[in-house]
Amino acid sequence: MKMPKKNISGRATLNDVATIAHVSAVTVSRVLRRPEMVSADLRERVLKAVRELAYIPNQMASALASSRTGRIGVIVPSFTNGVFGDFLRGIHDLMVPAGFQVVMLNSNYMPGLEESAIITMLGQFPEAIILTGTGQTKQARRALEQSGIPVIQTFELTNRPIDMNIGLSQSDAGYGAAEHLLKLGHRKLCAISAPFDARSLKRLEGYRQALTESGVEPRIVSVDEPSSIWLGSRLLVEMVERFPETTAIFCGNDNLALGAMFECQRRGIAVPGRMSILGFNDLELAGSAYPAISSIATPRYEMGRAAAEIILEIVRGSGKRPERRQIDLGFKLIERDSTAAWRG
Amino acid sequence: MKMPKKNISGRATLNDVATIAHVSAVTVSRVLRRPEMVSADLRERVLKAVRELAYIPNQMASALASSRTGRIGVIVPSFTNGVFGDFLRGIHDLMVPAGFQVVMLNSNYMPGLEESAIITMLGQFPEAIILTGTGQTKQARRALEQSGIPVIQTFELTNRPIDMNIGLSQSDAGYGAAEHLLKLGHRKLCAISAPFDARSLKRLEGYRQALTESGVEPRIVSVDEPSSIWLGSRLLVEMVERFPETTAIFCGNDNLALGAMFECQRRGIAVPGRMSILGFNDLELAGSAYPAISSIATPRYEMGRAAAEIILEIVRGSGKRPERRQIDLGFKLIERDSTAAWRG
DNA sequence: TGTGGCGATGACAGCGCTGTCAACAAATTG
DNA sequence: CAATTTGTTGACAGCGCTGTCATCGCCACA
Repeated sequence: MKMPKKNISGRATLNDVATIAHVSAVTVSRVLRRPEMVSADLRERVLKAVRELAYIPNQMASALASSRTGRIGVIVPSFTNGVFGDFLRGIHDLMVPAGFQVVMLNSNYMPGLEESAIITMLGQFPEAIILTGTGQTKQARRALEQSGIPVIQTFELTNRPIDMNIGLSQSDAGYGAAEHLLKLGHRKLCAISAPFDARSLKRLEGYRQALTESGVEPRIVSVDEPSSIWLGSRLLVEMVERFPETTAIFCGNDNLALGAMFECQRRGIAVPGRMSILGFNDLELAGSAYPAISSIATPRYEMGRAAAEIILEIVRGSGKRPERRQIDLGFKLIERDSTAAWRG
Repeated sequence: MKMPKKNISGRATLNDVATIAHVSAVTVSRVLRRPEMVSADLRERVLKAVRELAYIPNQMASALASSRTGRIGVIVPSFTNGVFGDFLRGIHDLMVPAGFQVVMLNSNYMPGLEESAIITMLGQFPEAIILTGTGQTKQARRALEQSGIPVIQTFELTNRPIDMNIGLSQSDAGYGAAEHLLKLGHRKLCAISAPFDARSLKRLEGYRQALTESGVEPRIVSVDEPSSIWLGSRLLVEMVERFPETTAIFCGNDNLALGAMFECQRRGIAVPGRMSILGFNDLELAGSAYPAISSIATPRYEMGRAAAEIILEIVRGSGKRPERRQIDLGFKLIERDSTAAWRG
């Protein structure tokens, strides 16, 4: 077996393959990217050489030369949170089969880190960027706008999108949550929340508005730290102390709801008999819990998918943005066993 | 304000900055990468131009020229599973401050997809690769070995690492789990498992061995599909039908354990009074549940961190691998309320 | 047999950046 | 004051690939 010359990094290059196959570099490139342009004869010879050298194309060189990277950037606030897992899956399900590479960065729920993540991302020349939320810094907005690539903000709706926007009205969802509990006859309500996540605040706004309209006092117990199951338990403890008469809780998310429910069980507070609990997001754990937790379902997978669809359309088409710059995917109240009518 | 010429993609290049600042391109490059080499005067002029143009360096061109990408590749089987969230955090915590970029790909628990993820990754010329598990395909192994970059397999131990290996003995952990339940006096044991994840099988092996050594029948109920809380409930139902005399369950992971526990509560089976439940991984939900679930804690964050440390050492040093190619980080049994002595 | 058309292949330049070395001025030394 | 060192800056080539155009043979048709 012939020993081809290797480049510095020790890996075979297009030229190495070309030498071995006795063709020009361009031909190798074509075999790999538009095989139909090359005769079957040469194609085979080239592919044999490719296998022989275990050649892997250098994406960076390719991107530099063609100014197409095949990359889509996604920035989420957390990898651990199941909410974003579904979202990412929606994106992957469309983009990966379409030959795109999804590059993810984590902002850790901090606008500052999000900004640097966006800059980093832009340096990789993605063909589009998908963002979580609408709270980007001025700097970040400017960089994004200048880049000219499609930008999709997701998870919430805004009047002033950077480019395109897919999501749901977080405050409407909060409003809907409160409404549900009011309809069940509850008058002593409390929300528990970890407004570390900006969207939590918007949900609280809706909640507050609904209660105020009904003449019910909108009580809230919250701590500004990352949400967790355990935090749900802690907040429930605090709530019981401060507002012992509460009969129904709206939780900022399902983790808090589960934690609150566990704490109720620990303290012998019957759910839903003595206390109704409503979650948010409708993660798997809400529906599987005992008692099953009512929740507001958010279209996470669908948001990811819709974003991917739009991007594919733009990238494949002439780069034209679609007519509708904003899509409201709504939410859905899922009634389960943890919320029940108040028989006071 | 002067209007600099822009390149095709519409973004400013190093040359545009150089033109505006009336210096050469090399100087701009130096200002950005080794500012101390440039006089304060020029440095300021250049930085002004950089800001003015909102210049973002093209990483691909930089990587191509310097053959250093500053990228670390990580391939995990799932983004949704909390297990890998902790792991990724461990990696990020070290690599990001060190100026590296962590690129993640998802294999969806499928060796075939993992292989293509590895190939894709290699095309991006990462400076090191971190893999989950040790079950890579032959092709993938070969490509990895040829690449010459540091490769770290994690989460389990293997006799034949591709390069380096950090993890714990999954079968020892399974053994330890069984041992714990035996010590508590249980003799009617059952494992429930979703061996979709290869490591689950190794845990079962250890479990089986421990029981066989003690002359206890190693019963197992399993379905080969992705694990979830709900699956835990389903498997518990199946177990109760097939092995109603069971008094203690070893669950392949904490999600299954939680689902099994919910199902017990649904059916009025007292935990731990009538049924002991032991989880695996010690995710947050295990400790926060009611009753709190005993579990085998795995050093996920530490594995990520250790992998990052080793890579940093190699990349910064001369590229030399450390003496010890394999690190066993062990596991720890966390006793909580869901497992109790059997008073039969 | 001559001419046009077509598909297949190659030569060449250049994407945006960095490594290397040369050039030069200022500072230091004997 | 000449010789040398030190510190800054620039010119140039090239990383590995692809877009573009030129070239070459071959066939069909007249």
